[in-house]
Amino acid sequence: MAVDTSLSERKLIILKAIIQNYLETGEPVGSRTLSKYTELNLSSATIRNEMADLEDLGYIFQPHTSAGRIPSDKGYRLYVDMLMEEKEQEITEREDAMLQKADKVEQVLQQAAKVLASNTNYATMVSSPINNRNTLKFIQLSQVDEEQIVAVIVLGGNVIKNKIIEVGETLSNETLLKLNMLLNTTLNGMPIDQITLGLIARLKEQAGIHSEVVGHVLDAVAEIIHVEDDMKIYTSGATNIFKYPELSDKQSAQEIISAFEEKQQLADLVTETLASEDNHGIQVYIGEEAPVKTMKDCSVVTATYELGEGMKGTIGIIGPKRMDYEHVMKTLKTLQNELDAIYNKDPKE
Amino acid sequence: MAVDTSLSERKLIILKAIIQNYLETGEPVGSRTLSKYTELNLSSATIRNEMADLEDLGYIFQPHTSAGRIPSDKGYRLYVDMLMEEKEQEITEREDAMLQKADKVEQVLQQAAKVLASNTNYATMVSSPINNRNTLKFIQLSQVDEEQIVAVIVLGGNVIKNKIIEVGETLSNETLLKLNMLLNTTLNGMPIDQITLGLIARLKEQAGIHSEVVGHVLDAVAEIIHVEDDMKIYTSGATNIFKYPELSDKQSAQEIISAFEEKQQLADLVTETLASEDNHGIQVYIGEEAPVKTMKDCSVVTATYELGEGMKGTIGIIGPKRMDYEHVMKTLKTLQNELDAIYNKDPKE
DNA sequence: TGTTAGCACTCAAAAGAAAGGAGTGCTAAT
DNA sequence: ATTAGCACTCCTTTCTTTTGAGTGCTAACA
Repeated sequence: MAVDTSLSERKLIILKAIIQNYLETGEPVGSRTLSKYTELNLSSATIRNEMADLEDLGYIFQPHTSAGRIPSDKGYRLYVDMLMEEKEQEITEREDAMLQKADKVEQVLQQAAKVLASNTNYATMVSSPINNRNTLKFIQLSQVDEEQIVAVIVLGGNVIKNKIIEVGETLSNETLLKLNMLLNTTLNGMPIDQITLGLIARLKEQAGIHSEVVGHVLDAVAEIIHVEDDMKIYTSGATNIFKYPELSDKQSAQEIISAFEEKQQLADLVTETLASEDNHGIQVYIGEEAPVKTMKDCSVVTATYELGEGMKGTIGIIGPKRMDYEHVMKTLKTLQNELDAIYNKDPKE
Repeated sequence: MAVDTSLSERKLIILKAIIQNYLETGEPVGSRTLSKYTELNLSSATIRNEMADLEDLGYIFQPHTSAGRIPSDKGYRLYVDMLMEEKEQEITEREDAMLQKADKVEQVLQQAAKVLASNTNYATMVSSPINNRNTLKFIQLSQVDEEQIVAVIVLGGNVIKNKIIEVGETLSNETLLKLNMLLNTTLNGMPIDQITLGLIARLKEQAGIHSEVVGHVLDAVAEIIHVEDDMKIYTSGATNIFKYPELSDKQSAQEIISAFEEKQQLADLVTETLASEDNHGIQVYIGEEAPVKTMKDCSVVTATYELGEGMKGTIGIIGPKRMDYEHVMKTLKTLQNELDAIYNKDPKE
């Protein structure tokens, strides 16, 4: 920060020009090119001097002697920060809607990933929202056949879960009714994190001889709450990375695409993003900044959306460091808004 | 077929030797190599003559003059057919178990894909079983809140589906009870494909003023039955294709990996496989034979497994034409057996 | 003091040239 | 029918040369 402000106006302009040019072409940019590109009419020699300074300060570097300059991570970081400040006050005017209506959440999310990928030409991911501090809305046990009952659990946000429970005995209808009553009167509307061991013990006690069944049900609830479990991640356009030579040698391509197939690393990324929220929920990780080592040669831009009732998810794009940050951030923001809106207005299902 | 038998014993041996050698090395194989490799002691010159014949017959070809020979699709086909015949009577002895127990079907399938990939070093896929001619086991409607009820539908094989239904009115408990009774007495144990329009009309009539709700429920059932919808495909090891230079130029790699990400093409492949069952349910597509154009430079080997009650799914591997067919078929068969067994013995969930 | 023209120098990438070698097809001898 | 021998092909590898974009530095200039 302190260092940033110490850059002269002219150096800033030159740095910005270098970066923008490099974003477009992907080639190291030299002094002659710049002397035409910038509005300030300077000879290439002058620019060379400034560039040498910028290199000393660590904002740019040469891939080899006698090549033009390329932005370093530090350079990108400064650029992105400037970008963010500029956009701060700018009101994003309503874009055309990107998403079509669809009645299942997962369809919407998968579609979101696709739209994002086709709009940006980068690899994208969308995580399903996780039920943070959710409430239990409704429980229902039903006998399926002699030895099985199914427990249906509806969470706030109308997320439905089920679990088949094996019981040794056949339960009578009235027993079931009683159990349902017991569970619902106690648990309905209860935030999940308030279901304590004490409460469970009390319920079991009240269930009498059927305490075992109640135990199973609560186990099922516990299982469902376990967040990691069902964070689904939808991806699209992983193969877009082939469009960027700096990422598409076998080694890198394999690593990145693996990450997209296995999804575990993406999940980590999402977790990280959700943990450290920031700037309108838009975060930019450049190179090593990303919480996952696989992405060390990429930039990752993420945003958080909210499907009401504290259910948060992440959308993100992964691309080369020389990505079109401006466009990406704009697209991401638009999509974020649309996702935020979709649940509030649309009485889905 | 007629042509195949016209190959002399010696030509067959040579062809086999060529293919096996090529499978190992990936390099075109020349006459000198062969004259050592084969048990029949022939000079390279003799072998050259035979090879020229084999080339005329279309079983092998040269990538360029003055290179060794490579098997053509036709050559591979003959080889695989021979392999199949040999294996016909061979009893596969019990292998070590590959799969660990897991309580959700989808975990098992995902794991199956992984195991397959790590055992073969090819890209793999596993499709979830589709509920062919399934039966409806149980239906339950429950009131969730004022305007929503949830319909839980259990299918044979304990597949559970739910759907939230918006109702304008609040239904009384006894109404719900009556509807549940009505639906279950009529529909329980009924094969899904026997739910006809006539039946639906009759049910609606019996439901009286609540015919609308019944309609919604049956819509939900219809939606669930729609097969394509929920054929999930689990993949693993897509990046294994980078191990085979003939598939890992940008163009091919991008296409193949895209197919693995989008999954639509894999779904087509599965559909095709399930339609035309064969040889112990093991099928080999070489190059152009595959029903999907993307795989024209690959070989695809698939097998069908059955999770009881006619629920069939497909496991398959995709790799270069010069894949180790023998090992792949063996591994596939083992896994197929394990999947077949898992449901029959294991009272899962 | 900041700017610029000029020039020697560097080095990656492209193009060319030469050598090597695996493999073939054909002919003639066994 | 088999094989040794030889001329020929053409891919692959290696080395060299050329090219050209770009730099840093110095000296002149405003």
